[in-house]
Amino acid sequence: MTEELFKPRRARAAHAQGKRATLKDVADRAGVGQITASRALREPGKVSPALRARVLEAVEALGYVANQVASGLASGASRVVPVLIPTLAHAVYVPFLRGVHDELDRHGYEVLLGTTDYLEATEAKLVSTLLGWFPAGLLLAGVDHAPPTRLRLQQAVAAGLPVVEFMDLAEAPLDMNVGFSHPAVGAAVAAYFADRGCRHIAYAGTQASHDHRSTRRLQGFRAELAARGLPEHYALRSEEPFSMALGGRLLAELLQRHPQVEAVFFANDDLAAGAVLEAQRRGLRLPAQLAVMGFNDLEIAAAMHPSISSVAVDQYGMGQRAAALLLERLAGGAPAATRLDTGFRIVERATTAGPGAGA
Amino acid sequence: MTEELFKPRRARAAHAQGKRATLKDVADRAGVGQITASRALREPGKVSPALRARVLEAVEALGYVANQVASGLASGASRVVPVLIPTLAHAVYVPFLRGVHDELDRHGYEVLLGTTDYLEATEAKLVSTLLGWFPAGLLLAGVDHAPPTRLRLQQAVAAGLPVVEFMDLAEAPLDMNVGFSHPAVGAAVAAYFADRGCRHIAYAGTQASHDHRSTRRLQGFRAELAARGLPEHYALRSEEPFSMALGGRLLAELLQRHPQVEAVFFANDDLAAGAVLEAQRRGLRLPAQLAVMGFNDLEIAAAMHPSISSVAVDQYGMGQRAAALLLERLAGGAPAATRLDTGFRIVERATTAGPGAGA
DNA sequence: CACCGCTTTGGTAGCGCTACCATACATGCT
DNA sequence: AGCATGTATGGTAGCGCTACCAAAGCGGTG
Repeated sequence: MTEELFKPRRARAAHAQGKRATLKDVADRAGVGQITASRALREPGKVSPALRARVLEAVEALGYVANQVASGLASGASRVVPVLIPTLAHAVYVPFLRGVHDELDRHGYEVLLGTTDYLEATEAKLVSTLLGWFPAGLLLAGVDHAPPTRLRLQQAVAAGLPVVEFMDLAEAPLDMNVGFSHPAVGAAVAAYFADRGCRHIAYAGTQASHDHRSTRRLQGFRAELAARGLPEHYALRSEEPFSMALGGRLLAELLQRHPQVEAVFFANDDLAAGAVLEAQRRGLRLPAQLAVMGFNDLEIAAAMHPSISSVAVDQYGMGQRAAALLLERLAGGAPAATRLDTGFRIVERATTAGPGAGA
Repeated sequence: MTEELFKPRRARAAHAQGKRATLKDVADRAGVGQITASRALREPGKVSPALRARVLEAVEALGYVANQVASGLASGASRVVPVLIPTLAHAVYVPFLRGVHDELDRHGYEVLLGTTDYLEATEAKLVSTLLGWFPAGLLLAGVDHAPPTRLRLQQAVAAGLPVVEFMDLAEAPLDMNVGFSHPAVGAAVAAYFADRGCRHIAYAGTQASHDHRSTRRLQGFRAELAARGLPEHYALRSEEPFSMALGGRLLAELLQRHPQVEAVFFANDDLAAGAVLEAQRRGLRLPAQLAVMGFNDLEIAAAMHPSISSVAVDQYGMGQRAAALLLERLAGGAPAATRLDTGFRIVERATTAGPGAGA
C-alpha cells in the first residue's frame, strides 16, 4: 500500500529536464546529505575536502547541472541581469551590450536582453516581466521612464535591487548612473563650429518625440549658440527612425529652408553619412561649403570618403563600468561612486577639418 | 501556541521581491481560489467572465506581477530562449540576434544572451548552465560542437527541447537547422573570379582554428579552383581576431609571398576594407590590378571608396526564421521544414567591377 | 424527476533547491 | 575529567506556482 506513495504523481512537462539528475541523486551517490552536496558546490570551504571530492565525483559521473530555477525560487535571488536598450537596429548600443556582457559573464551572471524601441510603454511592460525573474540587478538605457515605471523601479531599489541607468546622466538617478552629459555634447559641438567661424549652425535628428537624449543634445547645442549670440533656430527633426537615406533627405530639406546653413550636427553617424553623400550629389565642397559632424563615431564615420568628424563615446567602457558598479553592489560593498561621467571626445576628420569651417 | 506556526520562519533575501503581491493575495482579494486566479491569467477561456474580471481587477489593484521563477519550477517550462553566438564584437551576428529577438519578443519569450568567443569549451559551459534555466528552446550558432556538448544536446532534444542551429547547414542537424552553405559561398566566389578571367585567386582569413565556417568557405573555394584547373594554394589564415588593420597586413603578406595574385576573397568585410586601404597605399589600381571581395555585406563595404564587393547573407531573416521554427515547434505542430537554406548573394561593387577583374 | 455529462471551481501535493535550526563530533581550556 | 567553543553534517520546511484530481453546479434528456 505504500506503493501508492512512491509512484510519481505526474509526468513532468517532458522537457529538457526529463530525466536529469537532481541534487538528491548526487547526494545519494556521494553518500552525503542533500544539503552537504549543495554546500560542496556553493561554499566549498565549508565542507571537508573528502566529502567535497566525493560530491564532485558524483556530479561528474551523473552529469549533474544545477536547476537554476529551483535555486532561484529557494534563495529568492538569481544570477540573471536584464539589460534594456532601445534597439539592436543601431550599432551604437552593441558595444555597450558587449561591455556589459563581458563583465557580467566573467562573474558568472547571465544577460537577459530587452529592447524598448524607444517606447515607454514597452519599457514598462519589460520592467514588469523581467522583475518576475528575481533578477540580480537591472540595467536601463536612459534616465527617462514613465512615472508608473519609475515608481515600480523605486520600490525595487528600496527593496535592495541594484539598478544602473546608463547612456545619460540624471539629476536624481534611481540608484546608480553611468553615462555622459548630452547637453554638454551639444554645447561642445556648437562651440566647436562657432570657434571655427561658422555662424549658421544647424542640428538635424530623428525620432523627435522618443529620443530624449537627442533632445537634450539639441538643448545644449541651442543654449551654447544663444550664449554666443548666434542664430539657434536651424533645427530639423524627423519622426522617422534613422537611416542613411534619411540623412540625405534631412540635409535637402534643411538647405531648402535655410540655404545659409554652413554647418550641421547630425544626431548620429548614419544620418551624417547620408548627408555627405547628398552633399556630394549636389556638388558641395566639404567642409568648405558645408561642415558636417556626426555622433557616436561609428566605423562608417572613418570609412567614408571624405571621412566624417564625429563625437566619440566609449560605449564599451560604459557597459563595463555599469556592470562593474552593479557587481560591486552585489558583492556587498557600497560602490565607490554611484554616478560616473564617462565623458566624450570630438574626433576631427575631413568634414570639419581646418579653421573657418575649412578653406 | 498555533502562533508559532504562523510566524514566517525566515526573512527572504530582501531582494526586489521583498513585499510583492503573490497569486494568493490576488485570489484572496478577488474572493476566489488561488488556482482560479492562476487560470484566469493563463487560460482566460476556462474561467467565467465574472470571476475573470474580479481577478484582473485584483491584479491591477495589487500591482501583481507573476513570479516567473516559481512558475517555471512548477510547470517545468519557461519562456526563456538562450541564444548562443560567437561574439558581439563583430557586426555580423547582431542582425541575426535582432531577428531572433524581434520574433521571440512578439510571442512573449525572452532572450538570454550568450557568447562563445568561437571556443568550444565556452560553448560547453554555457550549454550546461543555460539548460539549467528550463529554457523553452535553444538557438546555437554553427553546427560544430564538442562531442560532450553534442551528446548533452542530443539528450535534451530527445527529451523534447527544440534546438535550432543556425549560420551554417549541417549534414545531420541536432534538431532544426537554418543557414546557408559555406562551401557553396566559397565555390561561388571562386567561380565569380575565374569567370572574370582571374587565374591567381587567393583566400585570406582569420582565427584559422576556431572559425569552422570560414574553413568551409575555403574548402569550397579550393575545390572550385581545383575543378577549373586553377592554382588553389594561395591561402593565408591568421590566428588573430579580425580587424581592419589585420586585413592590411594579410594583404601585404600575401603579395609578398605571391606577387602574382590578382584577386582575393576575404573572410569578412573588415579585412577587405583594411586590404583596400593597404592597396591604395601601395598605389594599386582596384580592380584592374587587384580584385577584392569581402563577406557579409556590412555597411562598411558599401561606404568605402571604392565600394567593396561582398557576399550578402540575410542575417536578420535567418534570425527570424530560426525563431519562427522554434515557435512552431513550441506551438505543438511539427514545423514545415527542419532544414532551411537561406542562400546568399554576391553583391558586385567597384572592387571587382567589370569583366576580367576590371579592364 | 432521476440521471447523465459537461463546465466551472477548489484542494492538495509537489517542482528542486536553500535558509534555518539541530545535532554530532573534535578541540582547547580550566 | 568536564565543560565551553567551534566545525562539519543533516533534517525539515517552504519559496510561489501549477498539474492532477475531486467536487459542485447546471442544463438537457428519457
